[in-house]
Amino acid sequence: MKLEILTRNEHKELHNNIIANIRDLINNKNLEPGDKLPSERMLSERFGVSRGNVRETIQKLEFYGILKSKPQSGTFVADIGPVAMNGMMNDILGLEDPDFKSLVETRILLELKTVRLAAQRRTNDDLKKMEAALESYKEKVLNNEDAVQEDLLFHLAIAQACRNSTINRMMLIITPEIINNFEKYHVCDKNQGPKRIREHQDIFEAIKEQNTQKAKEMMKIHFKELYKYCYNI
Amino acid sequence: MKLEILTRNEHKELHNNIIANIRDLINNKNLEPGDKLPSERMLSERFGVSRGNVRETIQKLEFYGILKSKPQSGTFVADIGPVAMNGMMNDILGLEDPDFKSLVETRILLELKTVRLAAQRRTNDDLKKMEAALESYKEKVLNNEDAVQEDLLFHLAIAQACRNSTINRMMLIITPEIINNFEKYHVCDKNQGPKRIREHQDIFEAIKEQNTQKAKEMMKIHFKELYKYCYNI
DNA sequence: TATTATAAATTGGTTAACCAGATTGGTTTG
DNA sequence: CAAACCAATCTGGTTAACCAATTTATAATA
Repeated sequence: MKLEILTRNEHKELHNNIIANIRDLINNKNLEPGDKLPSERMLSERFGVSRGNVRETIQKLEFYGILKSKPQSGTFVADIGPVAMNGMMNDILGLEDPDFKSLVETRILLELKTVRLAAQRRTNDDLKKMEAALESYKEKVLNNEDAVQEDLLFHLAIAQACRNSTINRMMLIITPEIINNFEKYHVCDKNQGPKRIREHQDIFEAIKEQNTQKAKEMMKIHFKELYKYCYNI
Repeated sequence: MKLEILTRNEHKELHNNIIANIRDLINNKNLEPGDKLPSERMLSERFGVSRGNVRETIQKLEFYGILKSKPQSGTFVADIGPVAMNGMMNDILGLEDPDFKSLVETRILLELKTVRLAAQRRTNDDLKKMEAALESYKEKVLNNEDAVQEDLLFHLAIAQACRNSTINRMMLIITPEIINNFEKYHVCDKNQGPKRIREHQDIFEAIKEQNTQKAKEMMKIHFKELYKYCYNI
């Protein structure tokens, strides 16, 4: 067999191709939830790809909760039913790469919630962590250094304090992409340093006081320019 | 070397162990954004694990945007800076498995947004897809069959219509887990069929009319019992 | 016949050898 | 001295052979 090195995009295409193949296979064979898929070897042969690629793709579908593989036993269709599975696989195949606008829109949505939940649920330990993150942010800004990372870490500390592991996970997923785009589009203007510190401080105080309304308002103010940047340009 | 088969949990432990090792390595060697990590072979030898495990872990960290690997070149620290990287890695290591409550709380948050955005942005094509999903849901319910999947697919159709790929992706991530827990806890009572159809219909109409306020209100009504279930029990 | 014991085949997981593109250091050449 | 060239080396990606747990088929036994 000819060996070929693929670029990142070709790699994604290959994955999508295998996903579509698995979807069709499940449909044609009328596999129900809990049924076993053909073995990885069979699949790789049938699809004309390497077993490693099949394994990677299965891992991806496991991440989305569509398949489950058991060691020394087989790979199984998850308990979500053929209809949902079909729909989800099609959605996954149609997923576009996230654009900056959708990232910011999502971040604002998530954080207006995390800040309220954090105000309700934060423990003293959470407060300490947030305060530490806030301090290192202030230090960087006052030294006139770039503080994008410390900025985001403060927000992640809030996400942790909201005591919702799912929202927390989603914040983690979008944070690196946010950072990359921030630096790409130069969203953060350094001149606003003291103002940003004030805003962070206000958010922290509101969470400390467990004032959910104020926490949300302060976060809104903090996001004001980001929001403008997202929708005006 | 002794060969050992690991359970799912031991596997996760192994991954977390490797993540922690990579984190420490980056810290000790003071690697900056864009710097190259030691090769996979080196890492596997240094950490005392197989190269395959190292590759899996790197893939995971790539998913979170912390590392980037280039074919025939190496694996590189992403452009998010050491501080953010450290914080994110620690967060990833501390991530708990999502509990039902956090899933429902997140779903409500996301969907109250998707429904408003869908009302604003839906195309005619989106409407057709939503209507199709709605029809197959009605058919199932009227035949007194289980319609959890069709239910969720209608909601995913709304998510698609909201034209925000990031929110859409997050809906996809939580949907299978929601379905599993629904069936696990028997949240859906079949008796409520006609009522649920009415609610879905109302949501669809509001989106069709591009009435964002009504769309949100209808979704809130639809989630009323789910909300109660999430917070009372 | 039903049940248990046993061996063969199948499975996902693991490992190590191999591939071709990328990098690097030294050499030649203008 | 600088730039172009080339071969040795290093890299992530790929492949195929191997491992042990599991499942299935078969045989022995009550």
